[in-house]
Amino acid sequence: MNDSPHYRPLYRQVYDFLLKQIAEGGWRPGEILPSEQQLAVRLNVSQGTVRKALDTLAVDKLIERRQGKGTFVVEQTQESALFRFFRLAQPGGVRAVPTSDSDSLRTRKAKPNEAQRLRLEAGAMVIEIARTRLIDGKPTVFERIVLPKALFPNLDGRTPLPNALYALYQREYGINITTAEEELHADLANRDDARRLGVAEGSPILHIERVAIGLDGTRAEYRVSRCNTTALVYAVQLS
Amino acid sequence: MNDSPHYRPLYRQVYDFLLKQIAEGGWRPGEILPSEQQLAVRLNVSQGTVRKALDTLAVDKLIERRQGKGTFVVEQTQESALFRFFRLAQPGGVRAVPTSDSDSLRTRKAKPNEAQRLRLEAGAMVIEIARTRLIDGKPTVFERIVLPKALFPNLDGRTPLPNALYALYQREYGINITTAEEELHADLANRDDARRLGVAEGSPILHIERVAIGLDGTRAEYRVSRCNTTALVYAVQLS
DNA sequence: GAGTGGTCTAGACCACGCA
DNA sequence: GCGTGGTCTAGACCACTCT
Repeated sequence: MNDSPHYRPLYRQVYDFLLKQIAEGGWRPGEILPSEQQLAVRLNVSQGTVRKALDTLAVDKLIERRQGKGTFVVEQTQESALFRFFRLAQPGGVRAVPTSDSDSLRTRKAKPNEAQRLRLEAGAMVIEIARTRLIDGKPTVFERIVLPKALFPNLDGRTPLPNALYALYQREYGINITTAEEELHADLANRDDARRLGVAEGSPILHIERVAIGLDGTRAEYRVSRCNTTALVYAVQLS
Repeated sequence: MNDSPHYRPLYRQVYDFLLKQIAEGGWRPGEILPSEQQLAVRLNVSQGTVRKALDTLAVDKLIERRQGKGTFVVEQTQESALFRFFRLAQPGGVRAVPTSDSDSLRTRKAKPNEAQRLRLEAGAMVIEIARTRLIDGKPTVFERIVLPKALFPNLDGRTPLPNALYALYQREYGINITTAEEELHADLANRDDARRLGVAEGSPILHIERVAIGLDGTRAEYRVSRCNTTALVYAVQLS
């Protein structure tokens, strides 16, 4: 029952098994999982143990449970992904909704800091996406998105890219972004910012760096955003 | 068993009961709770039901469970509170540790925006604390903290204030800060910032507004911080 | 009514901390 | 060795959804 050096509860093993299935696409996003009873029989454990594993997966937002219907693999939709990871809002609370504009895409070698952030070897190939995002029709965020080429083959053939990239990562590449680490600081607008965002040079700019991490721990994306926060705020809930 | 219009599970009722006890100081921070068995007998439910309630309280970080020892009311310590709510760090990850300097404290009427944030009536009395916080010996953050006078009687007699205010709120006033909503934007240093933080006027400043919320939903604190993020970043994990 | 997840119980045994 | 929380099981019943 416990052949590893450290103790490993049964429900944890069930959790890992289900996680692996989802990660490898055994059940696709949006699909329904077998019922608790069926899983219990198949894995030869009690229903309560399956339940504990499923509850944990639900807390981690990988599955969704609906009473009377079943358990479903969470689908990264435009709305859900934006709500989770796009933090700009009107002061006071209402979330802002961006649209994308003017993507450009090229392939090149990773710069040292990018390689370090993405845990790549020096000089590995990356894809860089540059785009301006509009809020209420005004250019508000300019961002450079850097992806390991190895993880995203043929991405260049998919332009124009959708507004919600994480749904694309999940659907086309099986990469499920579950967490992101962001680092923010204040900066002054340089000439580039001024041109792209229509502000004066020297205006305040919120600089955001993000590393997005997949459910298996893969560092799949490094993103630098330059935001005009004259009319918006970055909203976050600490708990 | 269910006398309310909406269905309310047993473990939820147990949760609410325990929460009320903790909120009202029935068990003080750091104290041990009765064992699961004892609670089950006292409340006339099964041990499993008590367990589910306790597990939920642990997720909410109100109690801490230690195998072999018991269940304890979480104590807001200097370290834990800073780690949870103070987000400034070195780029790359190491958390910064601030010290406080030069507190000043006065009582006055709430300004309209403060009253709105704290859900107070117009013109209610508030306490304002102003202080500069040092990181590595350098003034880095200047903050104004606004508290409803009604919630914090006799606070003026407690100067100098400790660096970790939330431990004070909990210990002396029974106010348990569990969540905080923050809104950030980039700004330029004004003359005040320049003087207090030792930067040039017009330097970039990270402006942070926080509303801290107690476990019963009370809005207990409104805080505005002006940060010099030349050498630091605001680090946050999205999930 | 049949099938799903959600709640509740009772009891056995395991891992941990301490005296 | 005892008491604590942690795991696991088996079974009953409840609430919700769909047909």
